[in-house]
Amino acid sequence: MLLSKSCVYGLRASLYLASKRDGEFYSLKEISKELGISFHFLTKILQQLTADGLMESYKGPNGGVRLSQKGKDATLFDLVVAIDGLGLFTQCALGLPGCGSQEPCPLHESWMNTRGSIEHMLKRTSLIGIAREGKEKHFRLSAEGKFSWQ
Amino acid sequence: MLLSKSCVYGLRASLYLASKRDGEFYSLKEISKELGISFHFLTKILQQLTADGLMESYKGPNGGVRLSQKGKDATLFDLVVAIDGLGLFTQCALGLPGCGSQEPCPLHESWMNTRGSIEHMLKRTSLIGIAREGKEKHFRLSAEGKFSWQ
DNA sequence: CTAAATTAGGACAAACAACTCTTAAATAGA
DNA sequence: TCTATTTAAGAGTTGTTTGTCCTAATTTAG
Ligand code: FES
Ligand code: FES
Repeated sequence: MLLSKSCVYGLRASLYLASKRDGEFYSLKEISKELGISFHFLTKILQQLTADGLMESYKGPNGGVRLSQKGKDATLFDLVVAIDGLGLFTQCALGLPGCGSQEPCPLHESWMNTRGSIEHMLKRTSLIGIAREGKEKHFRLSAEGKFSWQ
Repeated sequence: MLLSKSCVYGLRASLYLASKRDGEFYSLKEISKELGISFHFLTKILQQLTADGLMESYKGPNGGVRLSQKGKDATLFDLVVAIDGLGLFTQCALGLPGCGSQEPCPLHESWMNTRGSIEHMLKRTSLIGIAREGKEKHFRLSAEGKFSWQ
């Protein structure tokens, strides 16, 4: 798969938060239940996003997580990089060390284009924007239609 | 990474064969040494390609593998599918089951485009063509410049 | 016929990704 | 203050990918 499972779960949880009331905290228990993601696993992933400054968390009853300002301004690219790192956008398609035009592999030119189109797609898509569109058009965010944008 | 290691090794070995004398068998020992790939691991991968009809093998002294006619006609897409399967070209970007326009996820439209550009790039690139170009322009096929297109 | 070279194929081991469980720390409310 | 609720953090488990090893089967050459 293009993105790791951690990354996909992080994206889905971020879309969830972006579609909810701004500034409010939502508990991981609720998010994991609605999206059908393992609670403990999701915890780890959102801890990463919190550490990265894309989310804020609050402990205790009525606690939870919410998007920070940085998170609200983020594109999908920012989220993907926060979890999967830059590998997808820097590595050689043939796995050779140091992808670059100094000593390209046979796929370099084609891959640079394709890689660029992936990167561009993620960079032009804002989290907030895609969440709004998803809410409007009732796109799905979980298997089995568990989640319904409220 | 976009492609699995198995897939990348298979591609590199295929490029190797495509750049060599047509119809001749080259031993896995030689290929693995020149490309810096584990001999036994490469064996497994090329067995897959042989089973898939993209290569032909011959046992015994002076034995080895070579591209079949199907292999010589193949595009990178054919090779990728033979090893990694169709997953990359059929699965939902958010990992939801049954990617399709009936019940799209928020990324569906964007991902269909991007996925299409990956697919198109692989389909328009023929193995033989890219091998010829690589040989002409002395592109690299291994780390550390072990391999030099002879 | 025999020995060496080679692919085929299975069992195994190591590394990594994905997932689970337990305990600690913070917070709210009774 | 005490208890329940929640995130934080780390250890542990499972499963998949990657890589290794050993034994067969096939073929060539002497
Ligand atoms: S060197 Fe291989 S893709 Fe750039
Ligand atoms: S349904 Fe998610 S990409 Fe098609």
